[in-house]
Amino acid sequence: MSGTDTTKSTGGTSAGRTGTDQPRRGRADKAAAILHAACVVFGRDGYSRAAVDTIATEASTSTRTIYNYFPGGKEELFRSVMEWSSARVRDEQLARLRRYLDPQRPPHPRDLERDLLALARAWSDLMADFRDHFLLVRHILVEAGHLPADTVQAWQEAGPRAVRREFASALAALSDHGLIDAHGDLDQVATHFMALISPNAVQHSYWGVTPLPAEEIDRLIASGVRAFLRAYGGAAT
Amino acid sequence: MSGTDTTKSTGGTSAGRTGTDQPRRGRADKAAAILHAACVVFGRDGYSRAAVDTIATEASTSTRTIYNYFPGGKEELFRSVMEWSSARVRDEQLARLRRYLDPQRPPHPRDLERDLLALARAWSDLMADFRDHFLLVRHILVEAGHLPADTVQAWQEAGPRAVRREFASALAALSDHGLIDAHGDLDQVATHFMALISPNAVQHSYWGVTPLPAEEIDRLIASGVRAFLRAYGGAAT
DNA sequence: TTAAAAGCACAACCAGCGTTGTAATGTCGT
DNA sequence: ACGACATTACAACGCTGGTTGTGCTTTTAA
Repeated sequence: MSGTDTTKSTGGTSAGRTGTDQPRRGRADKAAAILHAACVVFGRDGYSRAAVDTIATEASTSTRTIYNYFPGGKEELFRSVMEWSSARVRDEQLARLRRYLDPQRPPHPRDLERDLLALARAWSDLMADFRDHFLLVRHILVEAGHLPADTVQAWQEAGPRAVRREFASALAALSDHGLIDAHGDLDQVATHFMALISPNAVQHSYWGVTPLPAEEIDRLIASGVRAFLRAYGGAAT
Repeated sequence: MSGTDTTKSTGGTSAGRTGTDQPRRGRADKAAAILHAACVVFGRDGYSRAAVDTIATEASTSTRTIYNYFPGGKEELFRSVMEWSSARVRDEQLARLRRYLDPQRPPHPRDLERDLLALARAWSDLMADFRDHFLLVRHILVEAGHLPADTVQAWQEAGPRAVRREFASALAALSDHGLIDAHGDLDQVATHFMALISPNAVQHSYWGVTPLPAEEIDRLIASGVRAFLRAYGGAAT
């Protein structure tokens, strides 16, 4: 899984534009390699267990270089990884949301289940595609009590909250067209949708530590979407 | 002299007063005090951060005594706490399940929502009554990858799995009487019920680290139960 | 009262790890 | 080739913390 993009000598001098603001060559590449390695190791071992040396080895670099890039040490590295990984995943999550549930073009009533199922599958696939990230999120939640409050606040505002907010507004569009019946506030609907489709990897397999077979995941997702539609399907369905 | 902090017996741990029939003095009491303290500290700090000295202070005992009771050290202590706390909570959870959803006496259709709501509230209250335990469970899930596989297996078989199994069989009784429509297998129904009523403390407040106001919790639970009944309410309702 | 057991404070040992300094080595632009 | 800087290996420091041994004190049972 890892080590694919950790080739430090990344080809030619692609990022070698000197003189502006980047002091050296592939500085960004190196930083990304460190962040990716930190994501893997923090996600696997947790904050306390993870050793900076292990991260350095995983990133195919040296401990000293990590401290050169992140003078704040382990703590700043963890915060940087939170920010970096969450932004990446959030963007991809929002992209998949817009692909399958565009508020500008609500689906036909007949296609609602198909689209919701596609969205649920896309989000589920996301958890596999960014497995390292979600393994890390586990530890963010657990370490929340040991992190600065504003850091955690900022993370969840820029990460999961942003997704849920946009999802709720997409649901609002569905509600306006009678495709779903919110039965109250839309935040609830969004939460319940996620609750019904997410137990796949969460409840059943320790946050994805032991992956489930694809067909089993598919069965659980389909079951969740059907239950969601029975609970919130609108008059037009 | 550091004897100023001898304000032990902070809780009801007045252990060694009554030497009745116990072979040694309050051996069980002492063990329970250690286990309870370990539950608190492990739940707050996690396995790696938690220091044995901290647990000893929390238990108003000495580090050495902990090693006398648990020769396996920190690791065995954690495993013992898992077992001890989970058994306690599971029993209480099953008791509340039977109180509000007795398979022998299914409720009237009119009372189904009331009973499910009562059960959901009872389980939610349980998470407050045994807050330390659920704080610990967080860390069990996160540490699963660093614990012996059979230990984790045994824990979830004797703990959450047992509850879900009995809950599913209670739902089977409801299904037999037409009170709910399983739309497939009953394990799904049980999972979805729990998913719809548990986001209270889980999604919204970091696994209960920052408790929500009671009325908010009540609102979320009621919303979850109503959604559940729309999804799984049987013909008789 | 007395002896044994339990509990305790204290100290020591050792391992792991975060962090920093330093000198050697590699790499790139000129 | 040369110089500047990035990168590295290496070592050292200090701190935290798990674990154990050891007498001293307290409690319990006879």
